[in-house]
Amino acid sequence: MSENPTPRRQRAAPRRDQLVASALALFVREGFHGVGIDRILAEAGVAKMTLYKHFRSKDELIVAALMRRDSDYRNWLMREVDRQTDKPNEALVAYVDAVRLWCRNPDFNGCTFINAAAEFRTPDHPVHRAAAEHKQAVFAFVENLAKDAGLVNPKRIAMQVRLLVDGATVMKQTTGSEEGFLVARDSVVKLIAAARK
Amino acid sequence: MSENPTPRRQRAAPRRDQLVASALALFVREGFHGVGIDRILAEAGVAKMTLYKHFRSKDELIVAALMRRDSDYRNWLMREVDRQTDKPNEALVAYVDAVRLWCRNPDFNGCTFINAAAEFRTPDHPVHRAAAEHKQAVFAFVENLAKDAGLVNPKRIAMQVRLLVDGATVMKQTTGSEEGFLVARDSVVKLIAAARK
DNA sequence: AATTTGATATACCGATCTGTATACTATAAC
DNA sequence: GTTATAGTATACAGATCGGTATATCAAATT
Repeated sequence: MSENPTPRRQRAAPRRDQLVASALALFVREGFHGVGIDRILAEAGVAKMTLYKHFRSKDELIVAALMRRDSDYRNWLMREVDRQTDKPNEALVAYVDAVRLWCRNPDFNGCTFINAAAEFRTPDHPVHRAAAEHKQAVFAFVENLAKDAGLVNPKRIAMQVRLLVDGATVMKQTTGSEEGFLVARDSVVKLIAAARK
Repeated sequence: MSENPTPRRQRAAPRRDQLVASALALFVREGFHGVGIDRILAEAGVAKMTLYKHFRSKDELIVAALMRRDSDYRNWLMREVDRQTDKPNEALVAYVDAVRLWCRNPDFNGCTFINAAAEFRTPDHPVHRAAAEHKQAVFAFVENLAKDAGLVNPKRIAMQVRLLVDGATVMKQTTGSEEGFLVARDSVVKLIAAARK
């Protein structure tokens, strides 16, 4: 009769989720130093003490927000690449197109993790580390795409693609132009053609 | 007998220069929001009122610091590329090596302009605009290198090189690895080989 | 010598920042 | 019904923020 078969340990924490979601949205739009906790609390409709019951500091909330962003982004990316093509040798190009699509989002403000590393520059700062881990995870994803395509030296191809895409992302943010993605895309096409086994 | 032939208008303003220099050094190390004007004043040994006689706001000081950074960086870059090679078809590779060298500086904390655009995200903000103008100027420099090398479609080559280098810079800042620059360098070598007339 | 100029020191303003303390409330478990 | 639990509201602490006001001072101009 019990509606929940797993007896203890609810693990819902809806307030925490609300806090992370509101914080993330604000951080993405206006930066980490640019948003105070009071704004976050107002947006989330949560009391201040609740925040400090779930997180020991604002930095901890930032890290949690970045972890959610990482998860959201990589999940979206995988689905989008899958959606675009099921041919392994087209997946890398689909990846570039997917990122371009992502950056077309109206409230795009540059790669959130590049921004995080820019605002928290010390390499051992938890926020900086979270950004580094995200970059590493995305690289691993792209490397797998290159492996699945059966290309020679997939790690090298993956890095080239990552450099081009991060460069295009930076260009889009600073100058507003999408041209970098088009150039990156063509470069990747040629890269793949040259790396066919 | 007059030691200065141009009579009026001395234009020295040493305090202003000191302020800009100290501000820039601190901004590079700890970010724009991360450094308050009091720290800058203490570092420069200048009174607060002097700052506000030369600049209307902190943002104006930031823009001035970025303009100096732009000038310092581009001058250094031109000299370094010249120093490395006098053969036009090697200059683009020398450019990549030069940026790698620049990023080896012990107090490197990512591209100052990418960081500026990350902290001031609104495209019409003066600081963001200064960052965009710097990127544009660097692109023009690289494009000229490509033209001097007599490559086909120099604009396109220049953009590919710029994407790779910005990507490598981001990688170096986030993960600390210099590998991006090595991959970028090799990619540029192959790019040039394929674009020989 | 008188005056303008550029810079100084110091105090202060209101706002905002992260984080804490305290007391109250609703819900759910035992 | 009693008691934890989770959250709320409010106030406040201590610091720092960007920026201003005022009064003084030294040097250079006239």
